[in-house]
Amino acid sequence: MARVTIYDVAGKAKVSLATVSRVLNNPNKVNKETRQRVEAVIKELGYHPNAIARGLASKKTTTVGIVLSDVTRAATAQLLGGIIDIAKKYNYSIKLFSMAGDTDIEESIRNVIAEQVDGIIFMNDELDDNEMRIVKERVEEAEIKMVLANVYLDSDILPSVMVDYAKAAYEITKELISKGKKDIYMLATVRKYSVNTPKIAGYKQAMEEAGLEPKVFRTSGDVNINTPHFREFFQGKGVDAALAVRDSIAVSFMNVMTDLGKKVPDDLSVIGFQNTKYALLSRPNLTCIYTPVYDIGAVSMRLLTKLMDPASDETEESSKHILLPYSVIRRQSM
Amino acid sequence: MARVTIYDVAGKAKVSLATVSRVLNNPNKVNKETRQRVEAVIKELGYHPNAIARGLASKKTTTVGIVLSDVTRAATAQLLGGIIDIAKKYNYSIKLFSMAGDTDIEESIRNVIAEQVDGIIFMNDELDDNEMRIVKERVEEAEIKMVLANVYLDSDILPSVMVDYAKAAYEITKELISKGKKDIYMLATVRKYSVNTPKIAGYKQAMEEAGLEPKVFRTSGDVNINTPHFREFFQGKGVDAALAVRDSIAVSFMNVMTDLGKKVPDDLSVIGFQNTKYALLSRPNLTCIYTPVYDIGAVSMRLLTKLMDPASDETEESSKHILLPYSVIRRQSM
DNA sequence: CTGAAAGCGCTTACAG
DNA sequence: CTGAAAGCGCTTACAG
Repeated sequence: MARVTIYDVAGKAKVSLATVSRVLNNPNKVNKETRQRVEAVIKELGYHPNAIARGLASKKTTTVGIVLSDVTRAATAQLLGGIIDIAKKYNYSIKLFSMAGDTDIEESIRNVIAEQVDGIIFMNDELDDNEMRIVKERVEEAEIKMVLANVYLDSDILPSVMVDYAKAAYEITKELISKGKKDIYMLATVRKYSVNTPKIAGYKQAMEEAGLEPKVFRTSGDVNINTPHFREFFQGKGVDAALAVRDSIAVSFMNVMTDLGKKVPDDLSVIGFQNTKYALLSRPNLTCIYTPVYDIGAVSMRLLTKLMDPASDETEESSKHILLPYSVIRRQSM
Repeated sequence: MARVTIYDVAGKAKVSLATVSRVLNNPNKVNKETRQRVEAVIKELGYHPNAIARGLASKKTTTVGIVLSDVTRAATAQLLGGIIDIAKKYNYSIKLFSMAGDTDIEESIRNVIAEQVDGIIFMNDELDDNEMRIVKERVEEAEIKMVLANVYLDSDILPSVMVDYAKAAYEITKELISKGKKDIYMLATVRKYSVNTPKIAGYKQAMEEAGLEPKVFRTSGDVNINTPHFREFFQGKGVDAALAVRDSIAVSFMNVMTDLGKKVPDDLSVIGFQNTKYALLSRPNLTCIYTPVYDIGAVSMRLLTKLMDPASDETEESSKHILLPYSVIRRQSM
């Protein structure tokens, strides 16, 4: 069965296609009776406007592009959840772009631009400053709005929604120190994610202020790899606290140290980031810094709709850099 | 800066736009020198064809729609991972549609059809048979190819990629029984997911064949809810084995029972499904049935590309229902 | 309030 | 091998 087009409904309702288009887009501009007649035909025929044709004619696709690196990270799913819910509310469609493994970033971002999205939520936090600059240039050249969701950048050159990871790490490290902890490790990943940069920075600052030596241990996020790695490195080593960039790394570390005879939290405090299910399923339960990742997604999408709305073009600069609150969820590992 | 169009490159390369279009789509049909000249201009101008215009003109968008219910489920991320990787390989774009909370399924599927996707990967496993029938009808009417990824349907009326969950559950339950277990529970969710239907069926069959009473306990996937729920129900109750529809539920149950004084695996065997990180991070490590969810995504996408390819339209019926192998990963909980 | 017409940026027979 | 022209299904000034 051929798809029903705007011509079909125009013909059947005995109006021009311009009128059909109007009842779809500016219903108040058309006479009530005509409108109802057209609406009836639309329903009868099960007409749904072809989004592609509409996009071409109006130069607006009501589609946003989501750029990510790795879908399987716990934070990615949460971010997507927030984005999807809000996009749905505002009737935006979502196109997914993965930059995983891409070497030519310029080409990658050009590809997403070629898809004619109205806006972009950028949540790939694996690019360096130079690559981010290229992305920014191409996007601005194409006059597409973009917001960074959970991506850390040194300067505020792009609208963004974030958590103050540096402050969170700084504060929790200070607290650890105030409890008398001295051998405090930062457990990070070998792979560079920009969201982890401020976590490490905050930790380092607190350590240095207290005259303690910052010790960053980098490993894999893969449990099968980090387990032996932890065991080998921390075997017999002095360590009385650890802050991990992710819950799952914290739990893995805690398990290994427990196997090695350490008592958590008496001998050793362990803290994670995000507050995922891992924290709840570990024994003892993991104390962690809750970061509202779902909300980062939702707020990013809301910010983006505002930026894309020509009416509210004067969005003040200050509201383009949103910092969401975090909190410490105190459980049993500290 | 205005976007560069096919006219710009045609003008600069001193050819017609038809020729430019050809070097893009059928490069071998154009003279080598002309082609190289055009290609040079394309590069110089940084031209990328407008995907929307192309979609309208060719009636092919090289876009697939992914229909899901809940992004935050562990399986969803894995499925998406597989889909994304293969889609990228075949140069397909991805549009994401969430049916979470939708009441009018017909309207929902019509919306995805209106977006002019060339094919659909359907991974929403929360619909009932009647709703699935509606989806099937609308999609076929629009002549769009669709494959079910990790969605269970009684009949083979739609191409699908699955794991034989019934067989897996049946076999592991038989094994439990052969080890002398009698009070074997199936831990399922209150919410109905079609992938869980065969798991429960396989479990029941094994129990009944052995003359044992099948006992299905339904709870929430939320740890904060299922923890007290497990505690209350299983307190003092006889149970020597449990099979859970998800790893995280298995781990939560194992934790509660351990707190209640049970020894795993001596007093109690616990088994999960999927083999997520939860299984590796639990103590004792969880024995589970590994289901290749990433592969289901990847294979679904590959199947879909075949179905969408008009050249290989004669895909035999048999190859449209793919069952991927599972395996039992034996760790410490059984 | 409504219609005729141009145009969005491409692809694709059809000629040559 | 290449070009002129029609057409994809809409939106949007412009008239009336």
